[in-house]
Amino acid sequence: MKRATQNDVARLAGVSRATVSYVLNGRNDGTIRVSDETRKKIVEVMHEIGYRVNMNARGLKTNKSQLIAILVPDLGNPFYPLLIRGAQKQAHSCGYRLLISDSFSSEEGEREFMETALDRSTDGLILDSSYLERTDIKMLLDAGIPSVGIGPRLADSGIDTISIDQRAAIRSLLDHLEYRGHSRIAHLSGDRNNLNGKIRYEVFLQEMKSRGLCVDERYILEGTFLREGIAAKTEKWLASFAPQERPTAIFAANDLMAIEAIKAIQKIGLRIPGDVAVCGFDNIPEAEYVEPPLTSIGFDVESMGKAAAKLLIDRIEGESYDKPQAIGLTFELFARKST
Amino acid sequence: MKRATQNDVARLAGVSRATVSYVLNGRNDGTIRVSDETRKKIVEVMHEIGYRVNMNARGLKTNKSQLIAILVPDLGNPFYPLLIRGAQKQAHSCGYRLLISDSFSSEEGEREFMETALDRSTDGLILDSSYLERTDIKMLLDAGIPSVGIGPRLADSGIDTISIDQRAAIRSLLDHLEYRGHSRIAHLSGDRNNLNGKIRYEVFLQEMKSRGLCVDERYILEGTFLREGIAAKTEKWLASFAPQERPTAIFAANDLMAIEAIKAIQKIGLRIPGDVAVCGFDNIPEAEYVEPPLTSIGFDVESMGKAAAKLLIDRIEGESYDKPQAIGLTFELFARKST
DNA sequence: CTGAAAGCGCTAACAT
DNA sequence: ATGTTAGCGCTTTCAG
Repeated sequence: MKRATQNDVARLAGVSRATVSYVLNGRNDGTIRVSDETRKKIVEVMHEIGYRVNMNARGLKTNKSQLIAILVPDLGNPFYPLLIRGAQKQAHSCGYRLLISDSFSSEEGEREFMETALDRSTDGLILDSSYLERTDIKMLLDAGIPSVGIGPRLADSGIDTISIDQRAAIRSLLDHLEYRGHSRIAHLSGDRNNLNGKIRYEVFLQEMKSRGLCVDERYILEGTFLREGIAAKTEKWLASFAPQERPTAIFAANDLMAIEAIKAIQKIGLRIPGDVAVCGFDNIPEAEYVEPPLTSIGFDVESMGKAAAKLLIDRIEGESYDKPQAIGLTFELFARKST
Repeated sequence: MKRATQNDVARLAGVSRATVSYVLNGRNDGTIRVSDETRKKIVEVMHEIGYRVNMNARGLKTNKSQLIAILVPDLGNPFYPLLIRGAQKQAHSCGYRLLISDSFSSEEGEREFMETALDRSTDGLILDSSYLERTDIKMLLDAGIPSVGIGPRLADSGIDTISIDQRAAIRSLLDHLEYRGHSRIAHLSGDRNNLNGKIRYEVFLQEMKSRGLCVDERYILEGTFLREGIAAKTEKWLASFAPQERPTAIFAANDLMAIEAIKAIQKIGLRIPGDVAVCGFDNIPEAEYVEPPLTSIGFDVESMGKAAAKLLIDRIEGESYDKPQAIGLTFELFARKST
């Protein structure tokens, strides 16, 4: 059985197709233009025959899709599902749906995403990208597709961004460690080709220096933000230190790696936080459950997703294009047993 | 600047629109019908002017969308992002995109999802639903939208389902315990109003009986699948046994509860696995981190997502509609120190 | 091997 | 307050 169309509704209600469309969308001039009686009749028929609008047809006509596409680098990182959740709450309440893409941190994945976004007449994009350039953003803007960037990478390229103040966050983490008496603090970095990895690494160095704490080159262990291989790498790395020169604290660039580090430390028989304290970044749910619970920097990821979607929808539906904003989110230090 | 259309391509290449469409889609009768020279010229022009197909227009014409919608109950549960990842890998490689919806385990969320799926001419659905009924499924099937259910709930309602073979899994867990010399085996059940809770409970009873092992009523402790309150409950329960009648092993219906049980057992001074062995179900990441590491049943969630998408796409693109399958996924027993 | 043309369901300008 | 109608970009039948 074929789906009911506006034509069917019109015929059964004894009106024209235009009138049906008007009760669905109103009119651009704000007037109502449909009598209560007619409207009632039409709505009735719609329910009766189970009419549903065909978004393809509407999209073809209006060149809109009520679709927001989201690009994330790694769905396996609990951060992103939460971001998506928040975005979904906002989007759904405004009549938008979410097209989600995990790029697996690959440039190919990001390019594919861009093509999809264009093919599907996506109304707007939420991007956590590592590879897209200003020119890509410009192309989007030219095509009339507004975007919101997650993180600072694409600030000043013409779109809104929403990030957390990483310097302030890392500063508070180091305050916490220093207060606990640590001075030999190591950094398990993220992928330093990635902007966040780079920022966290560089801010760590700067902040250590400004505290007059030594940052031996050996105190830097380079990771990738991913779980894989971190435990083994950390184990080997720790074994390379004599006890008295071993770092007494490790600041991992994210919780995933911090948790792997914890495993490694325990495996070689050291105590946390007695021998080595560990802290992470992101405050993923798992941070609370590991043994010992992990100290981390967190912020309300769902709110971030919501805010991103809100910002985006305002752009999509807004008349004028105001100056792009770079919004900073406040963070929170979750001090737990691992330090 | 407006987007290029097939018309533009045709004009610039000096051919008709039909020919452009043919090089894009071939012809239904399988013939080629476009000379190599013409084809080359057309492809060239497409690149030159950056032509991209308009999915709305194509969808309107074909009543397809190359869109797969996925319904999950809780993106905060690490299981689902992995499932989605797997599904995405498969879907993208076949030219489909993913429309994702978190229902927050609410009926309203599931209903909203169904409407979206219809409005958007979704080609197929992957459903992890708690509320949808056979009538809903029937409606989808009537509308020509194939679906794949995650878990056994919608088996025999006309769609394919993909689940893990819980009976085989529990059997292997019991084999493992019996082999270790256990005969007084207790069950910390999940919520038995929940389908999984019920299945695990009933299969446990049946399998114990078929082994000739006694299942004293006192060996069943009812939980809810959630962490909350399990530790205290377990502690109290264990204290009610004289040492010689105490179960020597506990099979918890999920890892979350197993981990709480471990805490309780250790708290009252019993040894794991010496005095009481513990095993769980799900193999969540945390299972690896607790002390002692938890024996559990796990399976490859990404593969499950991949398999679901593959099954679905086969249905979407398949000619005939074969009998629905209920696929069981193979599991893996992760034997760790807790047993 | 290629072209002409109908029409998918909808919106919105214009006419009544 | 309601109706008429063009046309969005595409696929596909039919006719060269």
